[in-house]
Amino acid sequence: MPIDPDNDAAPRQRRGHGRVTLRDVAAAAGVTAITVSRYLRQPGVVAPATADAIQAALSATGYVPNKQAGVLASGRGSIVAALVPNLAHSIFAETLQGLSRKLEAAGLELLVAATGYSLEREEAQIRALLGWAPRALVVTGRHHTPGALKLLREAHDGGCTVVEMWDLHARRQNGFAQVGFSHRAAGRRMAEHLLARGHRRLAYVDSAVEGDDRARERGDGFVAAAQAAGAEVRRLTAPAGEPITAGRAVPGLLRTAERPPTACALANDHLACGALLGAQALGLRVPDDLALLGFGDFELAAHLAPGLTTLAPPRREIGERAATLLLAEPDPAAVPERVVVDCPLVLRGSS
Amino acid sequence: MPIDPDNDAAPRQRRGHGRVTLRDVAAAAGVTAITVSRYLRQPGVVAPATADAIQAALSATGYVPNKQAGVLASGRGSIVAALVPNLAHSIFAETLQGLSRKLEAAGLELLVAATGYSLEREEAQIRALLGWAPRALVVTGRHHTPGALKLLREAHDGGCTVVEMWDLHARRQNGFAQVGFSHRAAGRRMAEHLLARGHRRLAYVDSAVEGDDRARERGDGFVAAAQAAGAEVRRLTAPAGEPITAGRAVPGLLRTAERPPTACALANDHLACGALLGAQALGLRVPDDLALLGFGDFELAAHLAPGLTTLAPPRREIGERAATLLLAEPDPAAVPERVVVDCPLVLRGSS
DNA sequence: ATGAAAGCGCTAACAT
DNA sequence: ATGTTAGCGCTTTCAT
Repeated sequence: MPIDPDNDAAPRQRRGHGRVTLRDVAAAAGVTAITVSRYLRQPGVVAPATADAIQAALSATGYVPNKQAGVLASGRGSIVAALVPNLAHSIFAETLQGLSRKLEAAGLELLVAATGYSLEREEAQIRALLGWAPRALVVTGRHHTPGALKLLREAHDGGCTVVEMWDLHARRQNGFAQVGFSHRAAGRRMAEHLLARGHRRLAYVDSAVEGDDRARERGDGFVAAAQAAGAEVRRLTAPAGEPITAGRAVPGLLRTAERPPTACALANDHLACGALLGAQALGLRVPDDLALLGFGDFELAAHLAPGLTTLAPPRREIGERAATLLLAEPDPAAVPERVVVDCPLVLRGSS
Repeated sequence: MPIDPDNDAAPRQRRGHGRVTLRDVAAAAGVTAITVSRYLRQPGVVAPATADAIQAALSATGYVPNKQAGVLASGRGSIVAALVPNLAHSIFAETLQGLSRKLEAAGLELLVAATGYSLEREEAQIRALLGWAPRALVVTGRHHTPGALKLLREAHDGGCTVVEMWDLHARRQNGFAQVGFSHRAAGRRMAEHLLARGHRRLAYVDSAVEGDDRARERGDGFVAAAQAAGAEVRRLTAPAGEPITAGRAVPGLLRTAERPPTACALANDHLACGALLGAQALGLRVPDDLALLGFGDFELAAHLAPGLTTLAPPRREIGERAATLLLAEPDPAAVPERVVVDCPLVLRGSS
């Protein structure tokens, strides 16, 4: 414990924040800062004796590297930023969990923000997040404001991998890496399943949440496929509010029609589970009087009686694949990858 | 568009990353960097004409501030780091959503990581996250490794607000701000409810997930209260695996006992919902043959028949309060606050 | 195997 | 109201 010889003069204009720096460690180890810096990154390059001294100094001081300084000096950051509509939705929460796990293994950190399904907020958040010079930026969906698109392009050109997840462009329109599936096709598949079961009067129920482009596109695909098959198809929006409760009200809404649909697909499993419960409360038999089809394969879906037939997007996998993508793509000139994940139909009793 | 006079000499040792800097903006606006810097932080302090010129230069260049540089120079960061066991668990996902929303409003960004209920991983993550010199660090629970505790203390002393959420110390043992409730007391309340209903043979079912200290403490409180009342009480662990499925198996396990319990509390609502379904599959009447009590008030709980009686922790509120706490506490000398949130019993049909 | 000098992009402290 | 200077903590070059 050498006494600090520097504590005499009147305290002038110090700016430091009191934390232990590389120089403190270096002084304690009897070397200069750069040697400690090297040891930290490639322990092999310093002499064994030096390594020991540095190691000792490191634990004696409790040094925590300042990453801002590191990024600023090296230009290589370890932050990945991810934007999802909502952190609480099980779909995105699981995707983030998958992403997070893979990033942690690679020594990267995850900065998150929720857009609330607003493209304007998304743009503002992209702008804010890019300030951290992230190694990669993962966004949800393929629709963005022109301003956001511009920011993403510049980021991409600047070496920041951009990944769009949960959705796909038919033709890599934006020029970013993608991992997801076609929601139009998913909607078509939903309709085709019900048509194959012999239904000719169908309905698609949107959620009251605005801005969910993917759910909307599933509806578009559903309606298109139903019409192409010459079936009757209606589209309605669930009541606002807590989604299972909203779903409960759906069968009642459906019955008011003159020729009520015999099968109904819903924007998500919460709504669909609600609809199942609501139908039963009305004395309707599912699937005989009303077949029901959900989206998401939430845990609940398998445990109702009858079980809910639904589409099962690989929530976790999307996050993991996004991680793999951004981990593997250091070459900005390479053509961004397009990973198509499967979204299988899980057949249960409700259809 | 003045032509760059600096493009002749052989490219020597440039380090920049090509992005637009404050100096580029300043040059375009005919001022120096500091003036632009000032304008960005307090638009009012520059002359109106200058402001216009800067504004024009800003949008012409598409400037995105480099936050690393800003933090390094100012010592004031805008990152908040949060550690939860799992990003996908609805409990924590909602807390993060609440936190995120409030932080966004305050212009702060959220760095997250999942500990997987491992205190060792938590320590490693705290170390990594502290490197970003976060303004605040939000951790889950009050139990930490000695190393983690040391890091948290140092961070706290260095001006980083530390918030422990979801749990409380009886006596601010760690010295950090807290927002949560006593899980022992919650467990006691669960037992007392069942005792008040006349049950004398109780059971508490832990989840198979290891490291959930809070669930364990609820169990401790439950057992203690039951024993204090002179009731019979058993404690068992649910099977591993997907929680609703695991819960389904619980009533069967309970029945193997010589004098089976008449009431059972479970570590979480997923397990409890499973138990409810499992009991019904066995022909048991709920609550007459077996009363069931959950924890969490997951959406599903209200929609089973009978509804699941459960404890409803204010998931979202905990995140919001944590945000309020860390937003309000710039004074490191102040005594950290201790926010006790309510965790009400929601009475439904299962008990 | 180690060090010296310079600089990443920004802002705090002094000017003026 | 604007500019100059120095420096945040680290890593890059370029020596030795």
